[in-house]
Amino acid sequence: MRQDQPHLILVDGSGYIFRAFHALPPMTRPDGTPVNAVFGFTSMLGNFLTKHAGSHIAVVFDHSRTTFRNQIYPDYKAHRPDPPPELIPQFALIREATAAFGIACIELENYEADDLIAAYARVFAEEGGQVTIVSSDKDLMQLVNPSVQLLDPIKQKPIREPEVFEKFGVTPDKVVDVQALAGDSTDNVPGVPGIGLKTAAALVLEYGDLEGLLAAADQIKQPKRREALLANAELARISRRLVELDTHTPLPRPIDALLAQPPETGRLAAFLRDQGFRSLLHRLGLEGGEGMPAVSQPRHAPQFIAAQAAAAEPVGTPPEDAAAFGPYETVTDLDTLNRWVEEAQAAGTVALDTETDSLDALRARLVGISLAIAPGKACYIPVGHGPKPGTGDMLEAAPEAPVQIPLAQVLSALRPMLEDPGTLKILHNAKYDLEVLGRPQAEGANSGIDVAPVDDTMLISYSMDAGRHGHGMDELSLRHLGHSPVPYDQVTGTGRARIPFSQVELDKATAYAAEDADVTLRLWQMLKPRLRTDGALALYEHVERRMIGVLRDMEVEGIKVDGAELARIGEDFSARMITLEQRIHELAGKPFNVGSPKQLGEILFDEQKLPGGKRGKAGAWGTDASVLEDLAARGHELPREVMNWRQLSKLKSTYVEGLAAQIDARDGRVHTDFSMAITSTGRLSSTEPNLQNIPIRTEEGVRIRRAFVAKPGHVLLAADYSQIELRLLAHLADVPSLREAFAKDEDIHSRTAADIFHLEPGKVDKESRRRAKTINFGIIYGMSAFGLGARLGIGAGEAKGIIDAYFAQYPGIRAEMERLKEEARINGFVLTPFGRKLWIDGIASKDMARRGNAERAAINAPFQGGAAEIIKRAMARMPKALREARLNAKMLLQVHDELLFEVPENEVDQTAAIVKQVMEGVAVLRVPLRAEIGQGPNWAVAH
DNA sequence: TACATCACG
DNA sequence: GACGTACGTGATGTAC
Repeated sequence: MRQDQPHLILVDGSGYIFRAFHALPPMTRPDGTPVNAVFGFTSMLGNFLTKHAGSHIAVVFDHSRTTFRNQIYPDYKAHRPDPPPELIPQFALIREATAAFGIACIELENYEADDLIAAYARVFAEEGGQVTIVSSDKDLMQLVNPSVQLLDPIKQKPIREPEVFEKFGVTPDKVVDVQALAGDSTDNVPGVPGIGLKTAAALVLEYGDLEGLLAAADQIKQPKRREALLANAELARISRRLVELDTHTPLPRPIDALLAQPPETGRLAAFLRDQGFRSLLHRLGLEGGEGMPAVSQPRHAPQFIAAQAAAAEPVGTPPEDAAAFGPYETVTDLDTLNRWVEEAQAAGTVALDTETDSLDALRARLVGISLAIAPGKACYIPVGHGPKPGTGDMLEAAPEAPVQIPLAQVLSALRPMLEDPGTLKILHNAKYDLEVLGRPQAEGANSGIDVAPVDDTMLISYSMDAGRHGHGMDELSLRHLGHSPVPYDQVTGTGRARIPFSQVELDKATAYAAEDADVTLRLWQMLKPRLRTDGALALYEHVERRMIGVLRDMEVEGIKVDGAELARIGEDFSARMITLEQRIHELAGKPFNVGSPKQLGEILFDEQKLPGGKRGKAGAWGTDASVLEDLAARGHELPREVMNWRQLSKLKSTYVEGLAAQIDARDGRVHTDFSMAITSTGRLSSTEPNLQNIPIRTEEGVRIRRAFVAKPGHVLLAADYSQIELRLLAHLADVPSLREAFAKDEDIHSRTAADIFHLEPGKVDKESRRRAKTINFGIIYGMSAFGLGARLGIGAGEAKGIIDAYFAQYPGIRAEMERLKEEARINGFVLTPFGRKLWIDGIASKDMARRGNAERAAINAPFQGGAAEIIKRAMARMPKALREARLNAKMLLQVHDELLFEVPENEVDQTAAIVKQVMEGVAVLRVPLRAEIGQGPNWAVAH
């Protein structure tokens, strides 16, 4: 936002009123007039004005219920109830309040406030000004552009292109097309039945806009969707007219009438006194009838000083001299390829991206490679594009594949550059590309390419901005470059119509693929220097970057799973489920779908009238394990049997069947995909399959874990960090008693129990230890007395007593909890003990529930994140340590505080010693780190 | 697609 | 005085 431009602030008055009215309890003036909305409105507006100023400002209101849209579609907003009677007399007072602030009130018969906002925003922006619309109404998001932003009055968060994209999946200029398709039940906009937000966004991306889509509707592959679009084309067009704001609405007042004026303090003070708003008089500094700060300095130096906006990084402002994103070159002859390789090596840095026919890196075949060596200067080298799919017409000549350099020649030409230590390869999510390129891809290029050295823009972003936003390329591009890359779905289509990338025409493939390399290079140029200034360079260099190769090797290695054993377990579970189901139906008095929480809830609470039913937000009865457990404890048999059934059902579908489907037929092993940049705390996550949540807690679950086995001649070795998060608690909060217990390798929960219940050490009973354990864990989750009571099955009062005793014994812990909340509030992030920034979303929210969540996340983040970092450091060091000891163990899995290895039988003891040494020596805290090691033929035994 | 549920640390 | 109530993930089935 330029500082010397005129700046118009448009406040959505109706939104303010609505919120004020519903947020506040009824209030009346002495004469009986209801004024809660007036108070809320005045308070919010006054508050806003102390923080923001523009050269121009207006509050815009709806005039009446019916507008021109009702002539288009009589049912528009027909569901809206009339305003409540107590609100009606407050409208006039609110306009009076606005005027007393020296602010123009704008409204116009037959138009909605949104249309007036649209028209003023357009005119003002066309004259070169900046516009801020104070509203969070999604219907206004279509107005966002480089000159116009929304400001969410609750979250105090600017809404610009990236936020709109997040909400609608398209850029602001396409929002109306998406809304027209998806409809809007709150405004009674019909849309096209069966099409929701996601589908609408995908269609608009693919066909450009609504008309483009409707013109091509008869070619849509999905029959249901095609029929819906064809049958409802006119309804969609009407919907579009309903949601599109009229930027040419007549302006009831000229722009000059919106010039910011100093408030008429006398009039404002008189108004506030008349309403009896003494607290506002005080807050706005008007008690003596003067001293109200000017809301602005008209005509010059308008400033936009939202604290949040100032703290946020710049979004979507491309430098004016930025190179264009394309056109790019398609490389189909060897001479041209060699020229690109030479230039890349001369430049010393090159961004790189691979295109494949699968997201599964272990199966993916290379389809093409793109390179970028300067912004705007990028190329695409197709290597695996096939012929365009034929129409199936027998008379048609067999289609031919486009001309391409043979794969083996491409790899030979690229290999020296990709393996050149003097040329830095920049990738986005390098682990995937390295996994693909590391496999032999062609005859004559019979070994994989070991790409190095590597920078990864996804990890650079994650190292600085974990928890702040996602780290996908499209999102980062929009956020940092102000550019939306061509969406993948637009190139290949979606769903049934999707074609493999190898069948995409070369010009389209080039536009997409080369752009990705170009974007990666530009992101690197923008983000890499920030690593140093943000203090995240060491974290990136020494932890995240080194994890790329480590995790790639683990994924490629996989872990052996005994499919036959899984099948046997499945048989057993199935048989038991059938018996259970019969018994459950008998107890229910009729057959029903046991897997349906809805049907179960109705039987338990509507039919059998069991006590303790609670309805969820959708109005359905809650039937989760804690509810069923309560009922079972009262002696009811049905809920107990349902719990048993559910356990088997979960294990069977997720682990027996789901896991079996993931076994790679080529090696009998499962290969997970570790995500490096998903979690807000620095942990990894694991998908397809998730190998970080394999059962262990029940005997049935242990059977599943037994199916994870070592290959012949090997054993599995598991190494667990013992109590790592509690050690971090003792370290961070510097708790003498806990430090001593860890130093002496005592049982930490017994020590806590002895401390807070004043028991003799060594005479701690089981129940006291259980309570101490619950509170120890509860503490690092930011738990309340209510929560502790619920978990311990005691009242909140008794729980509070325990918490008080805990903090009395460990005052450092309470101080640390407070410090973390404070740190998050001031900075927006907390730091792990190793200096990683973890951004806490919602910490400044005025919504107490939301803020409460954020505060608990802030308390937990350093412990979870610190532990994640410790194990990552150990993992980064492990391969070298094993290599130097001439050991052949392979690291297979990481489960947050555990590492799993496959070890030759005759190397077990040596390997255990090295693993323990690396894990325990990776960080020096005020307490020792301890790793516990187990081994066996399967994971259940090793753990 | 949204929600409820439940597997793990 | 009410609010909502333990952190972080991913996969599955039902119901819309």
